[in-house]
Amino acid sequence: MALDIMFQFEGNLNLSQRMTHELGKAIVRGEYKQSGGLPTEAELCDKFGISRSAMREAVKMLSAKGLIISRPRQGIRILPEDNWNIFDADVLKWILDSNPSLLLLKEFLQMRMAIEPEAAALAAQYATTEDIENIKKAIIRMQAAHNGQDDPLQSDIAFHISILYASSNRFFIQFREFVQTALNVSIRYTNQLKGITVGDIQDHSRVLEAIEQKQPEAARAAAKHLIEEAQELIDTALNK
Amino acid sequence: MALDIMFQFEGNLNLSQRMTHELGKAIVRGEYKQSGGLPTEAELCDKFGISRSAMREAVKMLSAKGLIISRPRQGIRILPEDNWNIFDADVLKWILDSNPSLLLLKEFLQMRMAIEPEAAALAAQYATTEDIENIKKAIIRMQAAHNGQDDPLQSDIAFHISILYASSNRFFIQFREFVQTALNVSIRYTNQLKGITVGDIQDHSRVLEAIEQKQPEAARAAAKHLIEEAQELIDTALNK
DNA sequence: TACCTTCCAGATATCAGATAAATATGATGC
DNA sequence: GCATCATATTTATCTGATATCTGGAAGGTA
Repeated sequence: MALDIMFQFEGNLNLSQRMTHELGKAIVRGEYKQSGGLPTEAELCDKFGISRSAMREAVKMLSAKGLIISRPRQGIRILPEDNWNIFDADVLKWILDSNPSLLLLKEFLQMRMAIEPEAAALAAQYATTEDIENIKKAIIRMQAAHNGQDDPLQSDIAFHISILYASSNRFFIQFREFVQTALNVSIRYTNQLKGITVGDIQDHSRVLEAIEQKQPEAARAAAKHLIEEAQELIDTALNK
Repeated sequence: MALDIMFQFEGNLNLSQRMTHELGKAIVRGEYKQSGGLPTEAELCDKFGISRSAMREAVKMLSAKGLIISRPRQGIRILPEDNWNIFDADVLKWILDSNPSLLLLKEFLQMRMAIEPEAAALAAQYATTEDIENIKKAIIRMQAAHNGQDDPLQSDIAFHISILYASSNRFFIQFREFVQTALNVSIRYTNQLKGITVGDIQDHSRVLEAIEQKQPEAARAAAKHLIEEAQELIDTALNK
């Protein structure tokens, strides 16, 4: 059956989860925007050849993420984009897959510019010794990556996430997937997987030092500097 | 039946949605943390006297929000708090209801301090005339509230949200519910519904002026100033 | 002993079909 | 014109059967 082919790369997820991704991606892609909204529950079941329970569970998951609403007599309606939980990792992924653009990347960087310097400043006030230990480990990974013994991107991500954890604020910590996604996207655009230079390690270490010495302003400035470099890369790409 | 009483204040939601809130609140409250995790699907159905379909849909919605995971042979397990989508409006509400604390309020303000000044700076660069019109309307509402002709809290919220919209960045705009919740919580703690003073209106107007004149740095500073005032209120409350 | 495979029990996942409840729309009556 | 009502359509809920997954026990082998 068609489903087997359609879902063959979706991994270990169960049927309703695969259906959630399938529908979620289609909605974000705008597939049902013009065609007068989504089909009814029953029509969707027919179309994908699955039972109503599985379909309903998928629909419920998408409503939980703010994408749709389902009501008797009205059917399943797509909610305005404002309503989508774009900090949900799934929704974010679907948006990126459907509409990858430099504009979106710019928005990512604007958000990182708000979050990360402030997180670094908080880390300088509240980081525990364990938090600092984790930041150090990330720096060491970056050095290893510089020597070809670790993955450049993953070590970079580990560093930025360790700062979020060190902020000791659960809201900042929640941004770890966002930052991870943002960094992965950046790579996709600056599309050669650039290695980590000695300069990069120095710049990142400055954040660590400021946190260790409990200097919020210096930490903020150092973290800001890291993102400014990425922003410049994008701005030149946008003007190209 | 017990359900009728339990859910009597839950409004127009359907059964699976009410169940979602009920379970979500209980999980966040930590009710199932010690008692060896959640009961099985079947036991939950018995306990609440509802059918498996309704229960399963609730479980799916909670997994979509990152609170639980449900797998054959393992049952329904609560995921670590790190995994919860705390920017989801429901989850945020449950957390606030279950564990209202000054610490949480402080975390709210730290996050607002990251978001709002940066949003104001972006607004100074990108706001449309319509965006600015909306900010003006909010200021006018605050003046009306000062004269007793509008709600002080609602007009204040409207102002802060209008700044987020003016940033023209979908990620910042997504914070509107977060900021709304944060402001509502603040009121709960500073517990007299303080009226809006002439000084407040001046301080808020400075943000508007900086945005109109396209001065990002001034906008950032003015927005920062607004939150600093709230932070001082909390810090004195914490030391009391 | 240690490891590997097989099998089983217990839980969720999926299906099917019936009935209940909600609501947009058009019909009706004044 | 307006309120009220009837109805058809769609989701919501329940029920029970079957399929599938998976942790751990049982047993075999080197």
